[in-house]
Amino acid sequence: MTGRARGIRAENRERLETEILRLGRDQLASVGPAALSVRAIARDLGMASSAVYRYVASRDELLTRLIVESYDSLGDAVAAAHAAVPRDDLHGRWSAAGKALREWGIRHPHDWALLYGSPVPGYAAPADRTTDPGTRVQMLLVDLLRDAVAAGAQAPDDRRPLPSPEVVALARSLLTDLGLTDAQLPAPLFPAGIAAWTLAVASVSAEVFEHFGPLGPQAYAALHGHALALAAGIILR
Amino acid sequence: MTGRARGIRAENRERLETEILRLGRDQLASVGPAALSVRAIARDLGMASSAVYRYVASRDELLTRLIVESYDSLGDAVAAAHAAVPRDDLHGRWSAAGKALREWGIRHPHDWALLYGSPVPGYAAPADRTTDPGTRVQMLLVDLLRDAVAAGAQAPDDRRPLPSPEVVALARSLLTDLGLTDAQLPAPLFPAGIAAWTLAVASVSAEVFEHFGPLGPQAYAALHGHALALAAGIILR
DNA sequence: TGTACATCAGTGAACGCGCGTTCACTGATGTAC
DNA sequence: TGTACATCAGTGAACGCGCGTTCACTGATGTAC
Repeated sequence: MTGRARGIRAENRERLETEILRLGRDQLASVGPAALSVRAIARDLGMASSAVYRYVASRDELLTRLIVESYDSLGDAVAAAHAAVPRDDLHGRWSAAGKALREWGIRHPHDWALLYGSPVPGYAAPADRTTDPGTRVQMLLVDLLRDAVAAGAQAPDDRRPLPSPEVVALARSLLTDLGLTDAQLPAPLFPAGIAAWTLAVASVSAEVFEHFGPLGPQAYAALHGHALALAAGIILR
Repeated sequence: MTGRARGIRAENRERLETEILRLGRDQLASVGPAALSVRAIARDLGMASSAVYRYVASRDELLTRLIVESYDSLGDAVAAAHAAVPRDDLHGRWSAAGKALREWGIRHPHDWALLYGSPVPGYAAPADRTTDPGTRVQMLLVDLLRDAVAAGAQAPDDRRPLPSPEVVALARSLLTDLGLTDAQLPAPLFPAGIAAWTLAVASVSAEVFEHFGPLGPQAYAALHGHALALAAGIILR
């Protein structure tokens, strides 16, 4: 009964690693990322504080793991909602993704603050570990824009403000970094996509951070829905 | 020479109070609001930590004062920029206010985080002290919308998504709280104003919190300008 | 103008906490022969 | 299958720090007569 493929050590290790992340997440909620404490986690585990260092290199590394795990969780939630909508229903895809974004934020307010709130003083996320998970949702939006273009979406016309030449140049360089051609996603449309995304995120932050006071979830949901619709008006058609 | 209207005590007190706030603000920048420390301020002043309690009731009260002072500073900056534009130049007023918002945020990134970033765990701002200073800039926007309506701004039409009935009902109750009639500011227009404001703030936060990575200030400025233009398209005309 | 008293500013010690990280060590698990 | 050795997990003490807040006290400033 000890002759398993994974020894008892490997199993303990895995269990403790998830347990440490869970307790770390509890702390984000109770005291915030700046006060995340290795010692408190050890106390909760009933272990000596030094023992936690067998599983986590440092406090900062623990924070990085929590960030990556949060991005993954958010990315999974939004991708699932987005994938459930037929590919040719562009408005439906946008609003499903936006709603999933909001729901995740409300369900995990402290993780939302970790990802989209103030930076943690004295901590810099290592780009090589956080960039990819942190841009998954934006990549979904890029796909959506591409499909909108393929379906005949208009470039901005007189009804919508045209981006200035500098903004277009900036957009073109960002798109080149993503390996996208002007035919796949015209540069003048991209800044509108950025603004739409910014508004979608901000609308969730406004609720999670209670920027408009204690309005109640239905009110915030309604405002968020309207913001999404306005954003859709900017990027689709 | 001691017979001044304000005694030496009153003068010392005033000097120390501003000095304490200044040092507190330095700490927001170096360690963040969660780690704001009365003892560290005392150290910087060369005083015993207990002495600071002659000037500040508690750590939380210090935080409240910093928040109020920040809102005042931001409000002054935006109001000044807004007032410098002729009253009938609605687009000019909006973009001047938006630019002032951004400039203040960039000049005071940590104060921006205090106002529009994650809430400080364990601290709740007392509404009776922060609500008024905290809504000054929004009130400017309300004025702008009223003037736009007076100048014949259209209610949303088929080009812009109409808010749902629930959103309109919510807007109407918020407007009633502000003492505004439907003639002064039609309820269906108000949610668009909220979205415009949300986008303007978020566009600054994206830069201050580096949500799109290290793009450089010109790039962020350009994106912010485009976001403002898109927002103007939502609320004006 | 001078004196007596009240107020206020600042001290320093104390209470009871917290933290990240290192290090020599013990005892359990895993592995090679 | 059994033994010898290597690896790993967890301990507990230590280093050198930090914090908010209270309290009895001294000495300076202000005020009323």
